[in-house]
Amino acid sequence: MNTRPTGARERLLASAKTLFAEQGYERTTVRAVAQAAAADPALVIRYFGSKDGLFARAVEVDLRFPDLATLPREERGSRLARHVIALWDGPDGATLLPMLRACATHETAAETARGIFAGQVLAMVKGLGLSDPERRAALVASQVLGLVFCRYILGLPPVVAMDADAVAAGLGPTLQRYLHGAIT
Amino acid sequence: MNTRPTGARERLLASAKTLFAEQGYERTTVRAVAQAAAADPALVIRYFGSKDGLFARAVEVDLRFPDLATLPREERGSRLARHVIALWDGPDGATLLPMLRACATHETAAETARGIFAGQVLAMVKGLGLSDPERRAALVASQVLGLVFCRYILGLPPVVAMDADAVAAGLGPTLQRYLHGAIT
DNA sequence: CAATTAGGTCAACGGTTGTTGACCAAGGGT
DNA sequence: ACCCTTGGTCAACAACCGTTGACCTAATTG
Repeated sequence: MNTRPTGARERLLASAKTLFAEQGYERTTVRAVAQAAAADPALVIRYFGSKDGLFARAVEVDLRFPDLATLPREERGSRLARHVIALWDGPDGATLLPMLRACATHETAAETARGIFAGQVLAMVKGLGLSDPERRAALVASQVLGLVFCRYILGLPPVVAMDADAVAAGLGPTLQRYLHGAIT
Repeated sequence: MNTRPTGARERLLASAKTLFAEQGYERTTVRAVAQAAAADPALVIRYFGSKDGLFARAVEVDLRFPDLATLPREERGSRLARHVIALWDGPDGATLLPMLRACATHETAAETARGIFAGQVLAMVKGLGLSDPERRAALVASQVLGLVFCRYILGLPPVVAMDADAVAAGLGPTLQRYLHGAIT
């Protein structure tokens, strides 16, 4: 008979991802998340323990790198570039954005990002069996995150205007050299 | 006879730069800035109008690009790379950091950054008289900001570990291609 | 049928925030 | 001597924050 008030937990998580992505950690209030989810602020604490707990749940993420080792060596750079924008332009981008935003001001988020770098980016590079994997992974991360930062956070018009082909043409050779070229 | 209480304005601005750089915009409170400057919180509003006004004053910035046109063409990429880390490792970095941090969560800061891109980065690239200046400037910005983000905000260990020579060796050829190579 | 529990509501708490306005001290110009 | 500007202090405001605990309701379980 009632307006079956259920599923608030999932709605809270969805609202949290959206708001954290749009406003970052500090400006996103527990009350705003609750209101967007048509739920009570107290439920956030009930289900996630604290605002930090909510955030931690909202930014669990998987970069889903393709297995570059199975590709022809010379295609890996542009393949990686295309994967990056496909990932960020797709639905996963909504959960990647809040983390990147939060990294700028929230040390625990930055630590999470360092963990992702060590666990996924570095692991991918090491999987290719290259020399200097740390250095190469660092360069790859710097170019990839720079593109993402300029495109999705800063919103630099010429970066936003680039389509997948343009990104592959621009970043492909760079990533190719970071993976397989001379870097010292 | 008194402890001559003067010069609070300059001390407030200096403290603001430091705190904004360390904690970002939202977590830096007016009271904390005042306390660090051994001044009264009310003076912030008196002198700068509001917290936003204080921030705006704290992030006025000049990228101080060298005149690449006077250099041999093939040296420009690595020269630019060296300039970037010299700038950010130097004292100017303390005023650049808060802006970059704030860009992630503060739209007005992002807009300021877009203005700097259009006014300084794009202008520098256009000064070289190249084709596709917007695209080239966009690529340069993505690589430079990515390095800065990974090194000073994320603190990725392999990126932090790089010295000026390593950065020049890694990013130099990339920036060289973004400036003078084929990018389509 | 009784009792427990999960899911959700409500009002309030203590603390912190940005901002305001009234007040005070010194010192130079007329 | 008077005034008035400059530079600074102080206490307080209203609003908003994250968090808490008491309470209600409906469904499930024994």
